[in-house]
Amino acid sequence: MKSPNDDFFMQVWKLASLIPYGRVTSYGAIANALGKTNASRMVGWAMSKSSLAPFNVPAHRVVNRIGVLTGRNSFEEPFLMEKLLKQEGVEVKNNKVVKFEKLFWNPMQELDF
DNA sequence: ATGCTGACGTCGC
DNA sequence: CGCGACGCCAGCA
Repeated sequence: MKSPNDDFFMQVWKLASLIPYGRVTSYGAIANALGKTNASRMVGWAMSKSSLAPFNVPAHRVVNRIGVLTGRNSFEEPFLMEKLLKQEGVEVKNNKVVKFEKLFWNPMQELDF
């Protein structure tokens, strides 16, 4: 039987919630951290359900590998994602995170890889 | 029960 | 170099 705490979503949510302030990560990175290198789609999909998470999930800090706010369309307000990022000091240009490389946060780091 | 879709990523042509 | 197709897992029609 599948425990809610053992769900694939939960793992994504937990990892996503570990993203520090003013920092961003990619779906692929999370998927990789979970052992599903090519399952990046599942990560984003889990993000869509992040609202169902028992805790706050900064889904706005999760972007694709290029740093583009692909999921902004799924937000209640498309501009909310960009807004929140800018609010955290993250430069967003044309729906893309500026210097995404520098702001990129590696989940593996928290996993003590 | 089967098939399509989905907040992506990588490889191939 | 640019575009296309496949793979991943799970939910939903």
